[in-house]
This record gives sequence, structure tokens and C-alpha cells, in this order.
Amino acid sequence: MLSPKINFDTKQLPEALLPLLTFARQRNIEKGKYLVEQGLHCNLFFLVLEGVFRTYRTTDEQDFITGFTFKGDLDTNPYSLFNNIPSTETIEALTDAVVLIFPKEDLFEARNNNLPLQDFIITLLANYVETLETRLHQNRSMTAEQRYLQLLQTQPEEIKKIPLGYIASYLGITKERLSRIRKKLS
Amino acid sequence: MLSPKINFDTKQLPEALLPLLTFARQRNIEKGKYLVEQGLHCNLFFLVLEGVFRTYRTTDEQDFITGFTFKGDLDTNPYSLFNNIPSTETIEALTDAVVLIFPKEDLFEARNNNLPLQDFIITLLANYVETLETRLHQNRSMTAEQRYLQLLQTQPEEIKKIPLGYIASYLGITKERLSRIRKKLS
DNA sequence: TGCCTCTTTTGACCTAAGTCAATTCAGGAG
DNA sequence: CTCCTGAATTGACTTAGGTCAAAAGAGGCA
Repeated sequence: MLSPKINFDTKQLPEALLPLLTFARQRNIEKGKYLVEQGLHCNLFFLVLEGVFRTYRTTDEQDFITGFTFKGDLDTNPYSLFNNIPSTETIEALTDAVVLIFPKEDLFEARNNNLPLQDFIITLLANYVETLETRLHQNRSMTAEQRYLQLLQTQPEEIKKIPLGYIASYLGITKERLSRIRKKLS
Repeated sequence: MLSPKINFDTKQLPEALLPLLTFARQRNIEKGKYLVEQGLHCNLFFLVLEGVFRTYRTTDEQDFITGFTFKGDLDTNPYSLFNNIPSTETIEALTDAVVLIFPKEDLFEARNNNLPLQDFIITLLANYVETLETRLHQNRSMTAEQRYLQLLQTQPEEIKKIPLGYIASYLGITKERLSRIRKKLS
């Protein structure tokens, strides 16, 4: 996810995004379908109205999950979107989902004469940088168990919907290890 | 570092930064001095003209190095700068250094009527997000030795100037381990 | 030249987490 | 209900990397 928990009630989108709303299309996404694909150009960003997504990178046949996206989160691959190059990761629906899609052309169009929108994007990215740096830091300073407990604490509801193997991949550990951690904690 | 290797020859700054140049102040920084401090508001970004910096986070008396900044790199704490909140990390000169400082007020002033500058910042941040995601990914998919080799390959010159203990911290390992990795490789 | 301090190296031992392989469990399709 | 398939658990064993403590280098400077 790029942004965690935007406070949206359909009409309660962030001010800066309102001008984009006329261009946005609501779409149903089937479980297992991709919104962004590693190797292909990412030409949208989206807001999750319903469902769960995972973002992952594939190397040597192996998937590494870098994040999850839940209801109320904005997501995209900023590197691909803003540099106009192929995406370095895949974003896949883990459940049937409903999203609000903002096509790239419209975003870029709107961006040209809309300073609040630019500011909004900058803040979003700056906050995401912080999220990533914190994760990097916690990966070194905390044990797998501590990281799992922390995840439970920050995302108690959402985490229940995600298979153990995916959570393990996100935490950077094996499924066996997470299984044992859960056993120990119960 | 926020940006790696800007192609600067004093006058070869990125187009978008030129309007900021009149506000920029060149300053000498003594070894050991801070440009940004964890817990304090970050009110600048800077370009390294000479010297080396390290960025680190402190928890429980322990420092964790999140990155180095070399000649030609831009750096700041974007989270603090753009949200106007205390910095989550410290940026310290590892050697005597010379930097070009862009004060926050001037940046924010210039940002208001300068779309190319906004675009430039967005690209910078999007690229840094990618750098961080790649690091996070490599921390799980590669061994300490592979990560060290890769660092050697991408920063062969710069790395020579940095004490072993700092490199180890950056790689997320102990100094003893890095010492052994070096021994094995020689 | 010699002393002090900081950095790096080396050795012995420990532990968190991975690997592999065999079960067990759970949910959907007939 | 029963079968099948993918997910989760469990056990036995291995390993990358950490910890602690001591020794060896390597400047800087009086």
C-alpha cells in the first residue's frame, strides 16, 4: 500500500483527489487478477473500496511479498508510474475486490495545473519512504516474533483474512517459522 | 541519500533546481557534525559537494545505519521536511565536508509556483521508494556476503572511505561478521 | 619513540531461523 | 459423505549469523 487508511466514506476523499474523481472508474476485480504486473508499465493508481491485495516481487521463481493493501488504502507502483518504465512488482487481488481506478493520463493531466494535488502526492510518497525505512529498521532490530506481534497489533482485523504463507513472506520468514511462532503464542 | 549521483559540475544541476540556486548557501561541515537530528525538525535539504555522510536511527542506545551520502547526492529527511514533524533519523558528517544547503522556507516558497520543481521532487521520492523496496527485498533474498559483494560493486570507491563497523551496520550485520566475510573473500 | 585510543581480527560457543520430509487439516467439487 | 488439493503443522536436523572476550593493528600526538 502506498497510503494507509484514507478516511473515505465515498464522499470523504482527500480534498486534493476530488478533481480526479470525475475520471475515476469503479471496477470489480476477481480474486487472482492483477492490477499491476512486474515487467509491464503501471498506468494507474487505485483506491481499494473492498477486498485485499498483495504486492510482490519475483526473483528466481520465488515470490517475496512487500506489502498488503486493504480497504481505504491507495496503491500503485510509483517508480513505474512516474518514470514511465516497467513495474518492478506485481499487485494481485487476494480476494474478489472493488476498486476506484485513476488512470495515469488523467492523473498526469490533472497534475499540470493543480498544486494541491502535487503536494498531496509528495506527502504520500514522503510518508511511504518513512514506512519503508521503518520496516527496514525493524527487520534488523526486532526478532521475527516481535515483528509478527507488532503486525497483529497494527492490523488486527485485516491480518485474519490473509493466509499464513503470505504473512510469513511479508515478515521475511518461512511459513514453518510463523506456524511455530503462532503455536508458541497461543 | 535521497538521490544517487546527480550529474553536477556546479553549473550542471538539474534544471528544476536552478531557481533554488539563488537561495542556496555553501557551507563547510566539520567531521562529526549533524545536518539533521533525530527528534528535531528537519528544515533543509542539501547537496554534497565534498565528503561523506551517514544516516542512522537510534533505538535502545543502538545505532542502525540506513544509508550513506556521497559527493553528488541530494539528501534530507523527507518525512520530517514535508510533514513538518520531528525527524526520525540523524544525518552526520563522517568526514569534513562541503555542502550546498537549500533551506526549507525557500524550497516551500519556490514550490508554490514551480511545477517542474514539484515533478522533480516527486520523481526523486518515487525513485527513493524503489531503492528502499529493493533493499528490503535484497535483505531477504541474499546472504550477507552477497549483499556486501553487491555493495562493493555499486560503490567501489566510496566504500573505501567508510570504517568497517559502519558498513556492517548498513548491511544489517555485526562487525565481526563483516570482518570474516572480508577475510574469506581475500 | 612510545603511549593511548579506536578499529579490526580471531577464537570458542550459542541461537534464531532455515531446510526437508512427513503428517494432518480444511474447504470445495462431485 | 468422500475424495482431492492446497494450507498448516510438526519433527529432526543444519546453518548463517550473533555474542562475548581477548588479542592484534593502526593512527595521532606528545
